[in-house]
Amino acid sequence: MQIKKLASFTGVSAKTIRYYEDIGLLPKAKRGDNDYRYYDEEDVSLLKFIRRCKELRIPLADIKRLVVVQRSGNGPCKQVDAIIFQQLEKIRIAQYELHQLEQNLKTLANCCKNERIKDCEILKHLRSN
Amino acid sequence: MQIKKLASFTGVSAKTIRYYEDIGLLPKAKRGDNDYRYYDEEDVSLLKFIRRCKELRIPLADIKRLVVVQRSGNGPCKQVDAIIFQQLEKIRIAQYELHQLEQNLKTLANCCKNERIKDCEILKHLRSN
DNA sequence: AATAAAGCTTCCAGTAACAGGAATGTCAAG
DNA sequence: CTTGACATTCCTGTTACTGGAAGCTTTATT
Repeated sequence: MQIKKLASFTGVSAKTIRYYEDIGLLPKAKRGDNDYRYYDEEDVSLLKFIRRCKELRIPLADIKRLVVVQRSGNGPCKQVDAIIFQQLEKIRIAQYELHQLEQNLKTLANCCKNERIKDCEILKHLRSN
Repeated sequence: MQIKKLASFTGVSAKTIRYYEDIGLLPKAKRGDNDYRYYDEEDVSLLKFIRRCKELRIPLADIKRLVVVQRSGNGPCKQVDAIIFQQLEKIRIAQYELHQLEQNLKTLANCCKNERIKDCEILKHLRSN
């Protein structure tokens, strides 16, 4: 199949597919006589795998490691484990940060009493200290 | 004062200060005979204001709008309000997303039973469907 | 006074993960 | 035979910077 079909099967744009090849996340695609890229079922599952990792916000660099590890068949899966746990940690840290942020923004949002700019309580708060 | 002092007073690096000037978030700095940038107290408070907005993760483009609005003294503060509320909305959306993500990652993390790569339950999950 | 160190300047490249668009080539259909 | 829908490569832009090179000033030390 051509690139656009792979794109529609996997939900990853043709542009992005080429990009993934460029950075070595996908292997070099086979080319036809016209220099077009051609793909098969295996490419479909690899790209789906990548897409699922992406949905978990795993950085491309880590996805790359997952792809490599997966090809190398027989070691222990410590690395896979570690990547997932690190990702979970990142998410939790981000959650904590966002929670703090939300509190601060709520306080700010509540202090607006529809004044003029020069008396705006929000701006005062942001300038204070 | 010179740029490094402004940096240390505000917690914003000299590099970043120059960058802010480049993109027009800070006004063009006054220059001495040696072409060095010189700053005063007003610059300190402006930059502190910016830093505080940044801590709220307000994008620079929006901070720029806040800075401009602030100079223009007497209108209603609707715009300020809107930016804060939009920011709050963004944060809440991000929180929701992260919550979903956390659930998915937890499920994945729990299914690892320390197997070899080829039997790794995590990878199986990621490949499934 | 000479030199070294610190601080300043501009400019270029790289980061993450693409998206948009130009210029060009190929293929099937009407 | 030309139109349209694909494909290709290459360049730029996005966000908010950071790092580093090459080259001035200024300050401190010897």
